[in-house]
Amino acid sequence: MINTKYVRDHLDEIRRAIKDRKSAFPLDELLALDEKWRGMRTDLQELQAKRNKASLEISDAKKRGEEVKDKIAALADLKAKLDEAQSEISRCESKIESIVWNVPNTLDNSVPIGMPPEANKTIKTWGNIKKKEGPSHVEVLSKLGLLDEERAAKVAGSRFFYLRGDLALMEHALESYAIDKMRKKGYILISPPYMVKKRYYKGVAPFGVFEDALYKASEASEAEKMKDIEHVDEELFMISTAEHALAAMHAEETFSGAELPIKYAGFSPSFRREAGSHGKDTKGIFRVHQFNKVEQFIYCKVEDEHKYFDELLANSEEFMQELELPYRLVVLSSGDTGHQMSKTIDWEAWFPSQKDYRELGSCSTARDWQSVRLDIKYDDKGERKYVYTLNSTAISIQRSLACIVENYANSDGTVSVPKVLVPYMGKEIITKG
RNA sequence: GCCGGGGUCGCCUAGUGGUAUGGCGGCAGCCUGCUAAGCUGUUUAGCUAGUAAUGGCUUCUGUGGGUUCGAUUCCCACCCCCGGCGCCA
Repeated sequence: MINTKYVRDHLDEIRRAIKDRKSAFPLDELLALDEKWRGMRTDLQELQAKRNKASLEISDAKKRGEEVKDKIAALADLKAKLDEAQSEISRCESKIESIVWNVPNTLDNSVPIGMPPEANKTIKTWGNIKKKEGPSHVEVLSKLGLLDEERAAKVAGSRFFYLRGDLALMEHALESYAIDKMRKKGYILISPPYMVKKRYYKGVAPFGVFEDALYKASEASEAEKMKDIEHVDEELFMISTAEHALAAMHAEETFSGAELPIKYAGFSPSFRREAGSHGKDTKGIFRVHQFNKVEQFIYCKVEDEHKYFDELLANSEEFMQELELPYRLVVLSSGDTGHQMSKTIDWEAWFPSQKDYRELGSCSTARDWQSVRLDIKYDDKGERKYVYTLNSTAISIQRSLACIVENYANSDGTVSVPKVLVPYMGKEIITKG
């Protein structure tokens, strides 16, 4: 069970976050249950102490060769009370469990209070928009014969794709470019499992995500019928971002202070059901069920949160600038910040076909939300503290491809290759596949 | 997938129904003139009293159940590791 102490320790901040997020989270119910639980626990411990003492007396008497039948019989009442106390406490615990995992994260002071889209705040705009408008990446790529949505729909369904020829090549070029750059910055490259057990997934994202975003990769239906909680917790879910596998990686570990920060660059596909986004971005590779992504992830000490948030964001911006994609940074408002995050900055790049900026990635700090649930600590001069976890997209491959294609499309139907990708592709222009 | 063996503190290890051994490492303290050693304590998580130093209690032998006054030990399910067989990019 999660330690509810962390809720009491951050009570004012959590209460404020609930209000600012306009969340319906039942904090007072949780606190009442927690108080009840602690009282019950004290009672239980008294009973256990009595039982332990009596058991020892029986043990001693037996060693002396005395008759112990009467002593054992006298314990029947205590045993019944103990069983009752135990089942009452587990009923209370499962109620707490169902609530406490979903406590919203505290909010960073710099998060604008309000609801989206009005309250989201643009804090920076970079680059000159060369193409104010133009054809969509779907039009450009279809004419070049590099994107096959129809056959993908036949084989896998809507929101899947086959990339061909030069486009598939550019996909790999982007990946190699992003991986090389992250490694040069000292981030350790990680290829994670693409499936994660439910009990760890619960620690990286709130339950809502399971219905809206995740594909279940195992059945476990028998266990579910039997309400075998432990077994259900072994169910596998496809990762919707490498972040989740990277966060769970060090679950139940304690770092020495000297080991932090740990900086990872994770590379993996991401699988998303995109439930609730029917009708949005249905064409092309902007919003798909499966895409590749290079993700940055940092475990750090509490006091280093802002330092590494800035570092992650700077890295992400560097990618946008080297690819010469005009973009802007948007701080998500309190009402738009993910449940498990304390602060999120999105970057949105210019899409000529939409005459607007669209999200390409985001940088977030989860503070200790994930580490409390995954039990990841560090030793701070003898004191155990929960680590802070931060994550930021390096490059979201397919979405970036869409953006590059639109911004780099030439009037003759071909697409120029961004300068930084030329060495990886061995060509400056992509043509019919 | 099947058949064996296993999982005990950060690491190694004993115990096979009756308060969980011992060592190494780490941390704290003490002692000591010789590059280090010795001695003592501590080394899971939580509830509770106190402003605090500190105390009381519970909990911890892969995880969850069961039997029992009492489970590391017996029973059931699951997870993971090692070996063998099978299957396989």
